[in-house]
Amino acid sequence: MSDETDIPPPPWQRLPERPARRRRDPISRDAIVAAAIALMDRDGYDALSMRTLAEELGTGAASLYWHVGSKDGLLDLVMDQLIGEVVVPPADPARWRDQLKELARTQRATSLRHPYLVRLSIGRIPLGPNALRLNEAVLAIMRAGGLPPRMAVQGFLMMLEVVNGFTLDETGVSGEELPPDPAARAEAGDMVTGYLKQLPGERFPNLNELAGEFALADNDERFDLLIEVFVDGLARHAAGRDGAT
Amino acid sequence: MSDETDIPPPPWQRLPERPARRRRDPISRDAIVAAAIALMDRDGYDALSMRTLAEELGTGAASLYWHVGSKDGLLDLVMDQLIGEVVVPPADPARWRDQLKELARTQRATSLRHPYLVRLSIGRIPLGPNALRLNEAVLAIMRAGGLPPRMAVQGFLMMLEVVNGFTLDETGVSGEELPPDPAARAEAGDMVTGYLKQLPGERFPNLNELAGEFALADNDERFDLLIEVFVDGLARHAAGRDGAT
DNA sequence: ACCTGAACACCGTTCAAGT
DNA sequence: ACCTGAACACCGTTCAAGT
Repeated sequence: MSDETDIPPPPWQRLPERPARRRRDPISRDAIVAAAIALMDRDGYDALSMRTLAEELGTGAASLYWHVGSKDGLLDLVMDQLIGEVVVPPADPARWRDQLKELARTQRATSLRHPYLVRLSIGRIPLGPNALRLNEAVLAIMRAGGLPPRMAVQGFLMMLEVVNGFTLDETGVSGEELPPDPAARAEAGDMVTGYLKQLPGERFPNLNELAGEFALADNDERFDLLIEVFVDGLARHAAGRDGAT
Repeated sequence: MSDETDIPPPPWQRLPERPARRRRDPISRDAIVAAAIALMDRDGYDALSMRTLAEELGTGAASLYWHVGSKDGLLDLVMDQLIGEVVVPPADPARWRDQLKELARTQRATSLRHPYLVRLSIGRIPLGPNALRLNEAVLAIMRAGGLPPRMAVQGFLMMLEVVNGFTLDETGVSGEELPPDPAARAEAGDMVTGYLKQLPGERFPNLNELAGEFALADNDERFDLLIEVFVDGLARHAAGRDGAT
């Protein structure tokens, strides 16, 4: 699913050059990537080691290295595979702002479905085959919105950064082992609130007064607010006249 | 420098309770934190191990555990120490938007001075003594700007996330070992541009056409643009009338 | 072309034992 | 109260050797 394209890999890709496999054997590059994703979906980012992954596949750790070169190379493949889950509609000039907001939501949803994705993306330039498709589609929407070349690229980069910044925060705290069930999430929020409320009021009047607001906020609402602020702010830099709401 | 305050630690803090040290010995909690920061400033995030850090201090790894409890606990302390480098001016209602932008720049500067800081912050709630001071000061500026309680907290959280998202991107790629000197940075940019230019134009018209814009962008300008979009967008939610420029 | 076992050079952490 | 050596249970990666 990842190597039917004829696009040459970027020069820094950490993968060994291999001829395509003939039959679909129990162990193959794709099978390794799929198993890695399944393992991390289940047990979190830190649970992935070459040894445990190999065991899952019924081999020794050393066997994996022939297929994926290194753990780093494997994570490159995992990232592009997960990016492939983000689908973007063809650009519609009339709806470009809504399309951007919806794209941001889709991207966030993918990052929540695989809470290790953002952490995994750190230091990796998204230029695999799936990432290229996504990048092209996003840029198309930016251009459809009338953003000049420079702003289109900036908007593209900034949106990625904004969504990742938000999601990293969201998935970071206990985004590891256990799925962050609502109960644990609420408890953590209450713990913060309780701690802030009990702080000396002379030195921390605002933290004290606003303590309740920290637990209260729903992440979906928070995210919508953020991308509204961002996309509407971006629209003010478009060539056309559809500045703000 | 970190434990002269009387604020009780948050309940999830991973540190052992210890009486304050009498004399300033070669090995102490503060000395360990300082050495850890120096080590990571020099050799990067991954270079920090309890063993190498101990060697730097002329002891064995096991000795550190009495002072900091765990590596995780040590990183908690390191984070708060670095957050202490961010200084915020007292809130000035007339200049609140500029103050926010300047705060964002200061925060980014700190994250660039210690390129591992953002990575280190993942999954850690910033509620150490220095973080509390910073949070309080930022909230004060938000309130001074006329943001209602809910928006003040949201703005505070979102700004943190936006700055971290940008800086994570900036420091992630090769933000590890060598300091990201301009030469390597430019070369990496050229590599991306070259790769994008050579892509098949029928399938990737936008990536192809806009390839040059990726290398061209200066990060300082890019950051200013992002926080302008964000802060001005935020200002539209203030109670007062100073909506946009 | 693909897989294997064994080894190398690391980790974080614990713990009994020292002073 | 503080430090230590040694051990436990892990890592990613290499490499000679197998089929």
